[in-house]
Amino acid sequence: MKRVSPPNDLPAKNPECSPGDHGPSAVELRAQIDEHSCRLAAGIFRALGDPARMQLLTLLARQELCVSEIASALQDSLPAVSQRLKLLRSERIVTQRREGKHIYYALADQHIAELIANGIAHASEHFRDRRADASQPHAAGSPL
Amino acid sequence: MKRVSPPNDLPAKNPECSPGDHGPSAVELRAQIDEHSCRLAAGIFRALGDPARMQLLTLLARQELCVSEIASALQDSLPAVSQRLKLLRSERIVTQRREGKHIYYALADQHIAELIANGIAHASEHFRDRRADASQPHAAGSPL
DNA sequence: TCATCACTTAATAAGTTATGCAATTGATTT
DNA sequence: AAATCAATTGCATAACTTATTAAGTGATGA
Repeated sequence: MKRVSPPNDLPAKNPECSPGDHGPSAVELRAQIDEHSCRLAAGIFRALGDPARMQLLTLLARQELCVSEIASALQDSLPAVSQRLKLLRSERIVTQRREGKHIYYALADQHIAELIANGIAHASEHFRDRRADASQPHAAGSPL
Repeated sequence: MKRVSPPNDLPAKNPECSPGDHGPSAVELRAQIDEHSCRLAAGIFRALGDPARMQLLTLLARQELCVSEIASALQDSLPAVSQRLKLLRSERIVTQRREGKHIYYALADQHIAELIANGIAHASEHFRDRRADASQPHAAGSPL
């Protein structure tokens, strides 16, 4: 990217409302954000932010499974599933456990399980009035 | 070589891995995933999966703010902030409210607020002990 | 009306991420 | 040791995201 810096750079140029004329000041607000936590949390959320990975995780939410079982259940290739698991592992969302030829994966902890459950729950809640996207071979049963 | 400790009440089965000859069958597993919910949930998570957007959201988690206040607090340009808000709006994560010249944004609902809080909490938790974690046995009392 | 403020949208360039196939590693069986 | 099975890795190409500047809305007030 080219980022041509003007002679004297103006970091937060202030074209807007004068400070303090309404609401809390930028300084007050800045004190409230923890950049590091945000970055870590965003990493986790980004890893959860893909339909294929979410499907994989809803499987693991119920039981530990090996890679082939997952690939078979999702009707996808072994390398594709393996890549997803690698990404999830890098964010500490799933854990690995070898047993002979098989490598079993499970959700890393209860916290993650709840995060996923809440995401699904929220999505299901908004399911009724979401965007018209009607072509859905829909499995009956629980929202998950 | 049998499964030493089945994490759930999985039926102990033949460890060989021909399609569907151990563990739950692909058909059984497929019945457990709701593709539509996964897609919606993934959309929300993806929107949360960016550090800049998470910072923005942690601000909104505390108070309703107008675009300029956010831009000023994050020391970022108005267009950049506006684009992020547009994306978050498209996933129904934030809501808009005009008041004169200003447009105020807030988190869409309590559910979202909890999702964000949990993500940050989880991130902070792992921040404390960030060593290569060993096998923490996954109790898997299915919350889903 | 015209000017200005607060914000949004457009355009496009730069970077990032996903996908599919082939090759590879690691563990077990023969 | 060789063969086989389970899973991972590497790499090239395609698809998607994000940043940045400039132009465009809509509300307010002179």
